[in-house]
Amino acid sequence: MPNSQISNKEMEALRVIRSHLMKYGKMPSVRELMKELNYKSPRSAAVVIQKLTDKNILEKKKGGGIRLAQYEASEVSDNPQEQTIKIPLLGAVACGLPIFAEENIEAEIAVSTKVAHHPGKYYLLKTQGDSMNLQGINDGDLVLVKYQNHAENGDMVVALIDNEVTVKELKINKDNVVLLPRSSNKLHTPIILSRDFAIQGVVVSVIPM
Amino acid sequence: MPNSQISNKEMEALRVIRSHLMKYGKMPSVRELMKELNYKSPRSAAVVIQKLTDKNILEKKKGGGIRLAQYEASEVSDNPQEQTIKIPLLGAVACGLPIFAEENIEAEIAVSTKVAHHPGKYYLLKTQGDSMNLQGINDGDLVLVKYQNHAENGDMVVALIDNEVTVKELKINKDNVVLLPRSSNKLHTPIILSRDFAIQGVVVSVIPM
DNA sequence: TACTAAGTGTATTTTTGTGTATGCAAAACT
DNA sequence: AGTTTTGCATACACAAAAATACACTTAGTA
Repeated sequence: MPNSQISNKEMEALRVIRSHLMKYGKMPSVRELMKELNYKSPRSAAVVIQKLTDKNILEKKKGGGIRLAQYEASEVSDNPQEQTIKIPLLGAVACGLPIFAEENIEAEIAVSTKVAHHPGKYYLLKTQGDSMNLQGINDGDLVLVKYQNHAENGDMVVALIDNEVTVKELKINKDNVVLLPRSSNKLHTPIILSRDFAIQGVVVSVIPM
Repeated sequence: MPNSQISNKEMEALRVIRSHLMKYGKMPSVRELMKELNYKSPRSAAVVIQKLTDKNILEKKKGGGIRLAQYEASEVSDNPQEQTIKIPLLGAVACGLPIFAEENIEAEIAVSTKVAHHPGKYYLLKTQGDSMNLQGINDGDLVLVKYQNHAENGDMVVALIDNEVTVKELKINKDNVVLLPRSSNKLHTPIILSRDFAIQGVVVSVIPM
């Protein structure tokens, strides 16, 4: 149980894995990791993964569906004064499920408490598409979302529409609510909703990828 | 500690090692160092490395996996596919000019993206004086600076004061901000500034010359 | 069924650090 | 002078680690 030191190669692998996680929202396969580390045999990547699991930095997925390893956010803190908390990175947010259900959590990522303040539930989402590129959110970026069911006029909110997660700007009118895209792509149109609908959170911060 | 003198050869080796580190983001192997120093036997390079480790300038890799010599903490990286990125070396940073104005750029130096990661503008500065020698920055050293206008307590920042560029440690108080020298030379005194003043960047890495 | 993609086992090759012996020139002795 | 010592650089070799090639098993899918 003495968590031995991690070598350079393992560090590098960890970074690649994390980068892959953020890009695609899931663990790389052994062969994907092989390519991203410029290895020529899958065994090489498997060995690194094995060592990392031996050191309890990665852990194997439970039997059910996939048999991938899952990243555990044990991050080395850069500044001693900087404190971090672990924020879950949610994959595809399933419709009916409670949003923090374990099946949704792809990874846990350390975020500074200066960004994610203590009282409040937060999660990270990987965005898709260009519907908010005028607000600095581009395809693949991560957004840090504070989980709450209410929001105010002008907030960037996460909403669940037709089983899909969308990030839009909230505009509250007298009789209805509109979700506005902020995009240079004119194909995106506002979405008009009834007065009460499920807001899944408010975007607090954008992490460009 | 009997930190004895470093010879010319060792200095040259150190320079090559640092250059390699900047270019590729990792320590050269013994045989790589051999080639870069025009040696014809790996043993020659190994001896130099050995001497440098004896003098606590390099340090060996901790047990377990590899037995490479490792240079001081090299920093984070994200994308493995990108190798180097050109960082401008700024001469005298003129006051009014935009900091990246072409007139300022003396040269462009390739730096590994593992040191200067992608999101973010960087520049290199040649330092003068001894006002930060307790932090390992000596006269003539290069500092790699990330360009940003905000900084946190304790950061080593680049600031423009009275038309001069200074590198100091930032201390944020309630009503003011102090730039602290970290020098054995008592002639350097703190500089007290108003709450908001122009920060030109934060020192990310020091390249001794 | 056949096919594909996944993780993993085994054997082999390449890389890497380092030990030992040798040569060689300059310096330091007798 | 001649001799020895010292400091490097070289060549070669070796063990361990890392990476590779190849093949096999398993699970999911059409």
